[in-house]
Amino acid sequence: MSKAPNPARRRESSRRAILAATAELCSQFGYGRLTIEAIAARAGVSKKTIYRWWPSKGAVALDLLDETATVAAAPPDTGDLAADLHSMLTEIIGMLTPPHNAPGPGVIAEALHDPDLARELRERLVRPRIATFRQRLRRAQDAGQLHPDADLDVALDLLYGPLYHRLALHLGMPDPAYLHSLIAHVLRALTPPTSSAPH
Amino acid sequence: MSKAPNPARRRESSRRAILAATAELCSQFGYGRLTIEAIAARAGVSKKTIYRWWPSKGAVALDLLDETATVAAAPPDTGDLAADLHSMLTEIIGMLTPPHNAPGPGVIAEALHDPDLARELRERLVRPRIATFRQRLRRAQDAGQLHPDADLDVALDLLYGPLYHRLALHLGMPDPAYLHSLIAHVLRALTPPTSSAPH
Amino acid sequence: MSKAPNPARRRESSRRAILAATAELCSQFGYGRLTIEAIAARAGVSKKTIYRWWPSKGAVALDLLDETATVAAAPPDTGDLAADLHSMLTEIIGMLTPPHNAPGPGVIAEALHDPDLARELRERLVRPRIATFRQRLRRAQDAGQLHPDADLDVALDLLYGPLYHRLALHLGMPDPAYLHSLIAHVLRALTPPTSSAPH
Amino acid sequence: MSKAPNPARRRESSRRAILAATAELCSQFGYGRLTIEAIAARAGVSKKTIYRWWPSKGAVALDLLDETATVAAAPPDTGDLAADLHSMLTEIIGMLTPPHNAPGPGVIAEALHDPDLARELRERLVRPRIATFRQRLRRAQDAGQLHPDADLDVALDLLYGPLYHRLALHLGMPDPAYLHSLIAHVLRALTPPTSSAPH
DNA sequence: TTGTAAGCGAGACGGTACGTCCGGTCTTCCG
DNA sequence: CGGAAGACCGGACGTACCGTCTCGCTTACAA
Repeated sequence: MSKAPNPARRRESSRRAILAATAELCSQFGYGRLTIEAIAARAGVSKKTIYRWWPSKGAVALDLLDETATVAAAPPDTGDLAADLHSMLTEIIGMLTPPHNAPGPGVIAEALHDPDLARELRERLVRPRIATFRQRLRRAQDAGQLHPDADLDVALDLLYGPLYHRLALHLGMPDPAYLHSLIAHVLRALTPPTSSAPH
Repeated sequence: MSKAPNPARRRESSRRAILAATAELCSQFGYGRLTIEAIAARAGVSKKTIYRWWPSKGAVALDLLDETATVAAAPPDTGDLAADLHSMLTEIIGMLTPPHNAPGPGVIAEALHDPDLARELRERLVRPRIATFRQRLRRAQDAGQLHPDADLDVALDLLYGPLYHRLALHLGMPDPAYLHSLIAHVLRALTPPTSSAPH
Repeated sequence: MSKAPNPARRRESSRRAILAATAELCSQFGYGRLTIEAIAARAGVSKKTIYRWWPSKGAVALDLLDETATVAAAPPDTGDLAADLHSMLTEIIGMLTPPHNAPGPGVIAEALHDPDLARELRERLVRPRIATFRQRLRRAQDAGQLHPDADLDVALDLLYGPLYHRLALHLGMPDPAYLHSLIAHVLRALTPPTSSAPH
Repeated sequence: MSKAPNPARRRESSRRAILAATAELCSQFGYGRLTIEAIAARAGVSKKTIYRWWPSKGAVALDLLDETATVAAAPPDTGDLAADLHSMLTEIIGMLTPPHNAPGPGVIAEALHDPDLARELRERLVRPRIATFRQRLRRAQDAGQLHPDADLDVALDLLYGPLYHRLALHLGMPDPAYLHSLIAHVLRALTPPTSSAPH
């Protein structure tokens, strides 16, 4: 039987060193060349220590991503729905097209093989953002800006989907203009048809 | 200088054996456990022969995918735009959630790291299907079923994007009902607003 | 920079398993068919472990030879110089024409290409035996059995040389009679000329 | 059944190109790095052509050695036995310590594993020289310069042996002075003891 | 004089082993 | 007694040569 390590005894300095080493190696050589061995060496840490607290390098990178990410706290509500969506999408775009060699795409790639990692990714990174998203959309719906029957799950797929699509095919993330067009189209799909008769 | 091998001398039987072995191993153990070494052994082929004709296991899997895929020849045009989109999307969904352990997602994961593979993937698998797609949409546009200013690139992103989105996060491919809803929303975004009562 | 492994942490059981496997494979298939890969497999050891401690298969075989060899401790001194030389040469002959497929000739062949291995061979196997040899000859010289000006280096060449000569050309090691004649000739070359006045 | 190739149809230009390429590669990279593939490439020749006429790279090198070697025709007889032996030994020393990276030692090393090559080596390179050697010694014996019972086989071993001995252990070939001493010792072993005071 | 059968270049092929890299586990010893 | 250090087994990597095997093409002997 494998004894679970006692988190209370975990040495914080090692944890930080490992994440820092991961970040450095990742930005230096890319996620593809990232290695548990290299992380251990760079962090001055035993491989065992890494394996004790993380199941895979993807999990380490996910932790790194989590710490790095802007805390997506409250749903921004400037009153302008399109602008709010724009800013929320832009945060994700930032994670998927980082300065260079960021861990984001690597973690996604690994999650394709690794259901556990995929679950962690959903629970810890994606879910809170989705919640924020849905909250904002619902508020718009309540305000009559969206069709009352509009499917918010579909809205999510329509807005986030293109990012993954373009990521997977190396098509480049949408520039602001394109993103604007994207949002406009989606909003048109969700807008009550009667909105066209103003007077 | 690396000399390029002469394709004329390529032995077709080896090529087929390699693709067959790849298919078997992939469906048996999954793309993740796929190995050049195992392919060579199973195909009764020297590793060198694989490396001579493919740069990576992803490239082999891509070839396999390419051969396996239904030839997406002419744009289906039953007159019912939604139905046509539905059938085109279903083909892709089939490639991304195959019977079991199909190479599709694996190749996409690998393409995230490997720009060359991503390019091949785009050129050989994706492009022809996109062409078909766009052709069908344009015809609908010409027929006045879509808004004349509708951005067809956006339409592509909106329709394909959700598949990649759900794939990346292990959310499961859309079932037919959901897909129907998705298409309905997108079409609403593209439909001329005045289509109902112009005057 | 390659870090040198720490010998204190070396696992003795692996070392012994490797040497044992080498011996078995060598006697079974001959030094020529000996392979690092096969040694590792037979010893139940990772190839890395072999490469960590030995630079080449020749070095492994040399270690084996070293352990196997009779410890050539004190110079035998029965009073009969010819007999002592005979027994010392016989030990070497044993190493060069072992029961079957012994590593001796293989190591020598490899040493012809590999200066490092040749040095090890000289230092660890040959040197102590030469020392013993020279010691015995010097004692004979002191006792007036040899010419006081006799060159002991030449004596070494004359006595050992024929073994390598015959080994290189597959002429078979000298049988005892021939060896006897050889020694007699060499001793005649080293004997004081005045020994011919018996009365 | 493998049909023996017809030597009459052999293309001389290929044969020469192969030997030339072997010589160049050998002197450039050493016998150890010599490769059938490299020879074929450098000679502008198909590998098959090499395998058609030679069983191994050692055999090619042996041919090269044979062509290169000075024809050891008649036994030199200047009247001075020691000087004649000296010159004969010097020829061999030249083959074993060539300018640099000569094939000599490599062929000998390979012959240690390969009985066929060893036989060829003996028959074609060594035998004629031994014959010359023995002829010269016998003439000296007939002239009363050597003991009538002296064993000429032993003499051969004593004179050639040291060269192989020193070659095998990377001790460097004898310099002229040492060689002189060697010969003097051997001759002393072979000289009639009564040569000083016959009556 | 013209087949036609060999030698030939080119080089793809099935193999075997190489030496390296990294994943995960296990052991030793230090603080 | 937790953790650094790192040796260890396992297994895949991509490469280098081996010796065999078609391919077309010349080249010289025989019909």
